[in-house]
Amino acid sequence: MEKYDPQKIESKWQKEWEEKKLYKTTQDKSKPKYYCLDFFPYPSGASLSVGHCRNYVPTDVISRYKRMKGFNVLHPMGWDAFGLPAENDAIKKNIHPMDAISQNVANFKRQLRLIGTSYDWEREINSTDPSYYKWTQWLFLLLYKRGLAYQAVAQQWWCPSCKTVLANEQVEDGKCWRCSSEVTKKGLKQWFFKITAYADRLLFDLDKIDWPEKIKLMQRNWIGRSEGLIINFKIGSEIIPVFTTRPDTIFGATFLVLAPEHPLVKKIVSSQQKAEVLRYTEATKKKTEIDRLSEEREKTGVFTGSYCINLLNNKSIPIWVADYVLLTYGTGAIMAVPAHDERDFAFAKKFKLSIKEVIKPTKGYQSEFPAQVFTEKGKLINSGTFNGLTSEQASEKIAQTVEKNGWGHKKVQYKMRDWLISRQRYWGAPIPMIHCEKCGTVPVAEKDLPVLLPRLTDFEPSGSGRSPLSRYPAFVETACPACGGKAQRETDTQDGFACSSWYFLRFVSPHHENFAFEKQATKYWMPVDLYVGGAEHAVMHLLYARFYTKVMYDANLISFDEPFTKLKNQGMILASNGRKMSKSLGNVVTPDETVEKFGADALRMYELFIGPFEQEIAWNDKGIRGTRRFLDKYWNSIFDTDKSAGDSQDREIVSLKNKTVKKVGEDIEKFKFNTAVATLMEFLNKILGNKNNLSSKVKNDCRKTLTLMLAPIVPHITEEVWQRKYGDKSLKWSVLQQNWPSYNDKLIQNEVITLVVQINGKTRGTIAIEKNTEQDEAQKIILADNKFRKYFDRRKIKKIIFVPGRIINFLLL
RNA sequence: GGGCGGGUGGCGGAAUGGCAGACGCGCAAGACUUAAAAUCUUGUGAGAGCAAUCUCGUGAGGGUUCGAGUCCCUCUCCGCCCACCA
Repeated sequence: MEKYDPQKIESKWQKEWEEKKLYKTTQDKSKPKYYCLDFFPYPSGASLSVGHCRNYVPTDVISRYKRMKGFNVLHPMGWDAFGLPAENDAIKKNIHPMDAISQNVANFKRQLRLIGTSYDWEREINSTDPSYYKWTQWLFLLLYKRGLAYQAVAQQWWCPSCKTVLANEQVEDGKCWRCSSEVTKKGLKQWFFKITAYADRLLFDLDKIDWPEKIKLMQRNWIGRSEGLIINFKIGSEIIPVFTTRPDTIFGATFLVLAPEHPLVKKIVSSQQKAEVLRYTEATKKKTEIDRLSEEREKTGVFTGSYCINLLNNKSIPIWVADYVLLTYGTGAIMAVPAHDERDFAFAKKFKLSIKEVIKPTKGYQSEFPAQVFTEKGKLINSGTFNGLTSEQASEKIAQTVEKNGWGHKKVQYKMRDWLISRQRYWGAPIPMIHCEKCGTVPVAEKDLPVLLPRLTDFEPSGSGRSPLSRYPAFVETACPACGGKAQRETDTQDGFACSSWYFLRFVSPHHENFAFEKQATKYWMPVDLYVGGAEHAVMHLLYARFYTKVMYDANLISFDEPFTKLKNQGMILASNGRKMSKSLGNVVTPDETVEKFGADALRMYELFIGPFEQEIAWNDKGIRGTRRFLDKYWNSIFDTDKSAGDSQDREIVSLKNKTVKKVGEDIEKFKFNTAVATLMEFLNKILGNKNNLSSKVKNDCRKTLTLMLAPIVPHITEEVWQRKYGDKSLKWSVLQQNWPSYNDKLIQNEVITLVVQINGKTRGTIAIEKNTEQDEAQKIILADNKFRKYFDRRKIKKIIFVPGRIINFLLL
């Protein structure tokens, strides 16, 4: 008998599938559609690891499974090739990003083929193709025309190593998300997208999508919606508006705090305090974010020497400056209520400011004022006419009073800021805007898109705050689209996330020329039914893509406003020592070496079997032997010549077969791939264990069904088996074109079942009885059984708990 | 500090409130072999016993239940996310 030789059959079938275009996808209206998408990768490393395969193998299994279930499946792949990662990689290699990318793409693609993925490569896209970024630019103009793109000068996160500004989402712990350098702030004129205008919809629509709760929560926290009140405090003829979510505590406001960067600081500071305040604000400016964080929230601040009036009680309170108040949230100023806010409490204690209690705990709490801060809601005291009201009632009443008197207004506040989209880097889609001395900032005419990114040899960022493109007059100098006069192009490029915010739409009609996508095709394919990738994009890509989708929906370009119906995050694969796989540590395991040793099918199966899909897990070099052994056993079981045959185990195995079909299908749908594989292993073990006690009809049926169930998981070996053993000459030549096996619920139930016997709650054994045995009958059998008789000697039965088909529990006196 | 997960053999992990440890790795013994690898068979939570069996056992302690890895409370340890957002 021929041995299982993956090296021989795998490449053969990969070629065959490609030649016969098995995975070419068209709009087939006779079938339900299923759009199964991976996060498209950055081709910024030289090679994929087995960690990447944890994403691509399961989606491939789902795609194949859904095809066998009769769905028309769209399963495409493309490259997110603009942006910092690709450019940094190219600079490191000292080659042009375009060349680095085409090398990497070629290798990734080879690796994806090597592991037997079923992508429709005719739909491959690359975000750096002018035919692609033309539409990235078109969408920029769409946002601009809808009032959602604007330029503003502001203090922005600046990465001194990447030499560009960064979005808020791209700063982690005060460090650049790409290179981990400490970020600083820099004042520059930048382009923003007004994502805040969509904050509420981005928040509330989370309720209607099937995403991991963890990711939804992260988005909710990121958006950070809170309802509150803007209240003005008076200082001479000036007013200082503050934002609060606790209007009920306003009578407890014993001082006011401004952020050090607040524009009013200079105006209101008293002459005695001027020097000290200036020293403090200058010191704050020099601090990096890391410095601020490392101080462990020890409060710092200075008195301005000025006072303002709380309009609700006409009391005068001092104004301080402190860096625990952020300029960028609310109004950059707060009313401090030390009795009922932790931070204000700490500040008041440190600087010996007065603390006034205005909220009493309702029953259940003991007030520990003034030793401790009470931040919960309660009943008002020391609050004039509002005394006795609950926090909720008072908040509403006070808000009404404030609005009536024109002292302020209700306000919904978000933590999320607008999306900073400009990058002072070369490798991105140029922002399609033109600056004209006469006409101001003018969009590029749609007919002139794309604004091509020139191929430069010197594209290193200068650090001047201007993009390398600004050094190329041939790019910069142009004519104004409005007046025809001399004008300059915008030289900033778009954040790479702009490209990935709409790519899922390009796949439905990747070669369409007249528009970003064919509307008809989006109606058939969108939204994406299943989207799979790492959890690290929770608040970046996944938020931006939702935002773009809603903008396009509002512009009547598409008919859905959430792009990804169901989202799943795969767990990361770590090196065998539990550390991250990385090139610098030299512990990256590639699919290439693994396929060479064990075959692609064994790799695929192990990727699923290694552990729960969403869980981070360490690669085990030896574990994969198990799946390879399984495939050897499976192969041998198919081509083994039968020796003898009975039929004594037929009924049991048929039941098991039906059970297995049910369980494997359900597990795949629930992303429980590890137990799906375990179930298949168990099934084969059982067939092999009973092979001499099975009729050849049942044996053959089991093997054929097993082959079909294995087909999505290990497509090469099952294809070979199918062709050799079960294939006919029909049009459906491939095992992957067969129907997923069905099961019969009635056959799953065995006639004889195992009943667990417990005495006083302790398991003492099992008995095999007929399925529908009643309690009385079961009791009789057990009492007559030698095994159990001894437990009943000289003891009375007090009570019996009987769960049919499961358990019988005798409670004895 | 806040939020969300999670602690089960030597290891990865299974387990609608109903035989804890499926499946796999590893390990041990045996078969095959001159030998090794591969393969096959058997065993493999701890303790006691020749054995049938018995006792203990899912981070710690308590509770609910005929019955708890699973539900409730208290504690503890680990991981991730957010982190002065008024």
